[in-house]
Amino acid sequence: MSNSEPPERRKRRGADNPTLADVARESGVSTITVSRVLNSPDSVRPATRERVEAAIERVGYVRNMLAGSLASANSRFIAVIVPSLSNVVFIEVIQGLQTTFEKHGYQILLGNTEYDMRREYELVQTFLGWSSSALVTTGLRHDAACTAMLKRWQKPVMEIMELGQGIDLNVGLSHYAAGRCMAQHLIGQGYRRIVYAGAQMDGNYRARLRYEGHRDLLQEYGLEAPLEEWPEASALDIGAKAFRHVMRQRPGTEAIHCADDTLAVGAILHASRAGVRVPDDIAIAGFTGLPFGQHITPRLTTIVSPREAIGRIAAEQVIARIEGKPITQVIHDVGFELCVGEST
Amino acid sequence: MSNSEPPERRKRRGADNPTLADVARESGVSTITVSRVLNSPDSVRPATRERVEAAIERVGYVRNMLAGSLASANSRFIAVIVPSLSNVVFIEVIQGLQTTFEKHGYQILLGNTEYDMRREYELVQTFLGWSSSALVTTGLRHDAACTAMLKRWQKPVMEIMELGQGIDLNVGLSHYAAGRCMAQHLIGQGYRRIVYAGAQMDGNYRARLRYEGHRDLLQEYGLEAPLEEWPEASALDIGAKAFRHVMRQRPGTEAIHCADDTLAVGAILHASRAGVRVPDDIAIAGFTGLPFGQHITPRLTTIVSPREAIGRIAAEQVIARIEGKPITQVIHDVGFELCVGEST
DNA sequence: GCCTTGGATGTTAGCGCTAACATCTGGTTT
DNA sequence: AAACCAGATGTTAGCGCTAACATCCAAGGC
Repeated sequence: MSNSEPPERRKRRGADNPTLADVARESGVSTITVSRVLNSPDSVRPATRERVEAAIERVGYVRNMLAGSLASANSRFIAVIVPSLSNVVFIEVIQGLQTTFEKHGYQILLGNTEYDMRREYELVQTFLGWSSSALVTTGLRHDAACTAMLKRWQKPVMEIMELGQGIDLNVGLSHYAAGRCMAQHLIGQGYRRIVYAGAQMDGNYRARLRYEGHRDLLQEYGLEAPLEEWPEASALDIGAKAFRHVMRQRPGTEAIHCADDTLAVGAILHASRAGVRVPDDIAIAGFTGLPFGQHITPRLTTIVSPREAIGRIAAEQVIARIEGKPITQVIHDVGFELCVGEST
Repeated sequence: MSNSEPPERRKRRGADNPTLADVARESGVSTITVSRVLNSPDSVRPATRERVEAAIERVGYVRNMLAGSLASANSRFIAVIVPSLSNVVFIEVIQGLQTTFEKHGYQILLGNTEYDMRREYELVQTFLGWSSSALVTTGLRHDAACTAMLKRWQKPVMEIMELGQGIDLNVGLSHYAAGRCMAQHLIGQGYRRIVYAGAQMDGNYRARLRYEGHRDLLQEYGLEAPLEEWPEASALDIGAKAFRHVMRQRPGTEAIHCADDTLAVGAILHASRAGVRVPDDIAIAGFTGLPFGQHITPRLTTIVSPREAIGRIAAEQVIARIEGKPITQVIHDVGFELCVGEST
């Protein structure tokens, strides 16, 4: 025993899982070849590939995405920031995004701002820290520092829902035009005393844009455009509450233009319970075109926005940009459609 | 110029962002001290901490989460796997999870299986590859290889929605008991010819468990328990379709026990359109207790499951386990509540 | 005065992978 | 036959951070 032991090496291996090196040893190739089998199989001879794949199976290799992403400074993460998860609209947009991104092997990192721009900025910082491949966020308005940070960022930034020139890419619709369109419809139907009802409108400025479209059109007809707003998040309850409030505080109102379908459906359901006839006693309109608006009686008049399409198109654009394909247009107007039901 | 240039070093820095080393240089400390300011601020002297924080601000440092996670073999990611995003139930569970995890600085990685166990296994592999700190998945049934992999995994695994002994932790409710409970209620109301209607029931075996509870109870009363199922995902349309189908194909049916509230509401809304009185002509019951069931006329009789609570409790348990706190119970029964409306 | 102690900070060596460059192989070209 | 070439595979040096161990220093004990 004259030979001294080599000094004890400190160990740190995480879960002691098999690594690329284990697979390489097992299949008699170098680690980079295994890496290639995983990332660009076509660049490896089929015979080698099969050998490596067998070894992967044999040793039960699970690739460490963190290490790969760190080494390549690219994570196949897509940061997605929405203002709310209680609102079905964003769920549907997320579905459109998720389906498309997943097909291309990207994983969504979901963040919820609760309509708070400081929170959005924090999320952006975190998500950039994950070396996300791109970032999708809602709306064109952000904290100034946040906008600056994203402009400096070298990767695709997609702003959705609202329409206009933003940081980079954009897919959305004009909420101002949508509000105007519904106001035009209501006036066309002969209504003159129209109340706009919204929830959580300080944060949700897209609802406010719709209101502005509504208000401007009414003004062109020399009409007033009273606004009733509630601080809570939109919900059927709030719609019912808004309905009761308008009936009591603003007798003679002929129509309620609700900021979204949830409020509108809440109002209609409550009206039918209260024995108020829609639209004979009062008309009610919504925005967004959720399925259940078309299942209630009377069917809701609303403006249909293509929510899944927004997600899908946004994801396609982002992927095209990531893959270096030429982007023909930076701003995509997905439009909207007036859907006249029986409630107006 | 006699000294030869040092050989050109190859560069690879990702986005050339400031790193910990830059902050360290700027503030005159070592990198590990900066790391400590970020990860365990209390272990650094306040004066040093402030100096480092100022430097972070000055150089515009954004931490690289990938590098940190790789080095510590721990990512602060929580993998969350749900079978569907079209179903509001899972959205609400996700909200409960998200709120709680976010509070503790964890980021959710969301995966959607579309009720496909192979897909679930793929997602599990990917998510383990991200060195997730824990994994939350839906139900107690998985692909055998998937279960085996999770059992070998050293980190917390939480199975939610369904109740029972699983891989590790569990928060849920007994769907069998819920189905039985509603069947008991319907029988108590005097209904005897009861049809169970479900959507997508091959994949959604929790709906099937509810059916089994329903069927077993009916059998105890010597009654048949016909099942009508649709392959599509649950939606108001499908509820309407189920209603029409039962009215036409099974005249004399006294009650429809729907697998979920969406179907039930779809059925009720369609009934009222078709001039069929609920519950006088036919009773309709649901499951889960979504808000809109309580806004329609007649109000829906349903079983309320505490969806956000499932998410919240699951997250709390997982965090406790991660932080090494003792877990007093591995299985949590959140229970359910029969909510009798006017539809039965 | 010298030793002990514990909190603050520093040094070193990876974590597991991939970019960039290097080499090798077996044809094909002239 | 030498030169050339392209496709397959290998070597090396990090990516940016943190675990583990090492060191330093001021306060306290005897």
